Amino acid sequence: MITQLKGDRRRNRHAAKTEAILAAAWELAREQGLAGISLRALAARVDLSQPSLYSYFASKNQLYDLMFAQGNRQLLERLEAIELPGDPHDALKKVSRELVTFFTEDWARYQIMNQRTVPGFEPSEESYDIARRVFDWLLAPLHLAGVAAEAHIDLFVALLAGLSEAQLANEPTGDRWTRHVELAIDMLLREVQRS
Amino acid sequence: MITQLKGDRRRNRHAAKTEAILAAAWELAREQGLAGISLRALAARVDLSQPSLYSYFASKNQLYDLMFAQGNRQLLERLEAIELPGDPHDALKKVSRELVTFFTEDWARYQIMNQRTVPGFEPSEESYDIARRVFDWLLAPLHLAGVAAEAHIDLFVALLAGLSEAQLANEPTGDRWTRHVELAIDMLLREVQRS
DNA sequence: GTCTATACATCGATAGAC
DNA sequence: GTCTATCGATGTATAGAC
Repeated sequence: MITQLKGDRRRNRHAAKTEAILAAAWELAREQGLAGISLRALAARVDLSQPSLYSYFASKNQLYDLMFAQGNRQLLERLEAIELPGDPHDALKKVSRELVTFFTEDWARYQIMNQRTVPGFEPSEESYDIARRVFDWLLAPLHLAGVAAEAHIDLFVALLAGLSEAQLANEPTGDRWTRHVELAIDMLLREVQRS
Repeated sequence: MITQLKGDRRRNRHAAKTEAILAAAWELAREQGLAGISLRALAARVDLSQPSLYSYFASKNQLYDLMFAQGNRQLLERLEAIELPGDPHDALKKVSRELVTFFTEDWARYQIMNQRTVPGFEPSEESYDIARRVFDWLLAPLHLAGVAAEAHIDLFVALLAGLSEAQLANEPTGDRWTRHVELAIDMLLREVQRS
C-alpha cells in the first residue's frame, strides 16, 4: 500500500517534470524553430544535464512525438470548448475561425502538426490517433453544414491550411489572410449547395 | 582576345560545376530533407573535398539562397512556357494547374520556396526579386479573369498553397488534393463574380 | 582551384559510476 | 535519476602545398 503510494508519487513527479521539459521545448521551438531545438539548451532550461533528458524520452524524435501529441490534444480541447451556434453555417464558421486562430498563434506547433519539416520525424501510431480524433470531431459540424463529399472536405482542409500557412509564412503577426476565413467558408458552402 | 576567351571558358566551367553542385544538393534535399543536407555528403557526390565547395558558395545559407533562386527561376520558366487559352477563366485554370503540378513534384523545392523551414535562412534581395517577378507574372492572368481585389488574390494564393501542401504532407505521390484545382478555381471565380 | 590537414564548437546519443 | 566523460558526426573556417 505504501509502496503503491510511493509509486504514484514517483509517477506524478516524473509526469510533472516531463510537462516542464515539454513547455521549455515549445519555448525553444518558438524562438529558434522546430529544428533549432538543441538538447543541451533544453536541458539547461530545466536544470538538468543533457543526458538526463533521456530519462524522459528515448530520442529527440520521441520528444517531437510528445509535442505532436500535445498539440493535437490542445486542439481537441479547444474545439470541444466551443459553444456552437444553432445555425450549421454559423457553427462551421466558428469552428473554422477557431482552427485558424489556433494554428496561427504558434508557428512551431503548426509546423509539427501539419508540415513534414523535421527530417526523420514520423508521429507514432498513438500520437497519430489523436490527430485522427481531431479530424473525426470536425466531421460532425461539416456534415451538419452539408459538407460531406470528400472533394468538399478536402477543399475545406486545403482552404484553412492555406490561409493559416500563408499568414504564418508571410506575416506571422498580422491578419491579412486569416481575416478571410468567413468569406472562404461562405464560398465553400455556396459551392456545396450548387452541387 | 585569347585571355578573354580563357576567362569565358573559366567562367563557364565554374558555372557548370556550380550547376552540378546544385543538382546534387537537390538530390540530397529530396532524400534527407532540406535541413538534412550535409556539406561533406554534398562534396562527396560531386567528387570534391568539403572545403572546395567554398570556391562555389561562401556559406551553407548561400547554397540555400542559390536553391531558392533556382526554384523561382524554374517556376518562371514553366509559367512563361504555358500556351494560354483565349478564355480568361480557362487560362487561369491552366496557370493554376501548372503551379500545383510544379509545387507538388518536388517537396524540397516547395519547402525552400514557400515555407520558413530552415532556421537561419533568409533569401537575399536578388533572389527575392525573382520570387517577386513570379508573383507579378501571375497578376496578369488573374486580372484578366477578374481576380483583382486583394482579398480574392489572397484567397487564390491560399487555395493553391493549401492544396499543394495538403498533397505533399499527406500523400506525396497521389492526387487526392491536387485534382480539385479546377473546382477550386471555378469556386473562386463564382465568388469574384458575385461581388 | 583543389587538395590534405587541422582546428573549433556544436550536435544527438551512449557508457558507466553513484 | 542524475551525473561526468566520451563518442562520432556535423558546420564552419583556415593554413599551406601543388
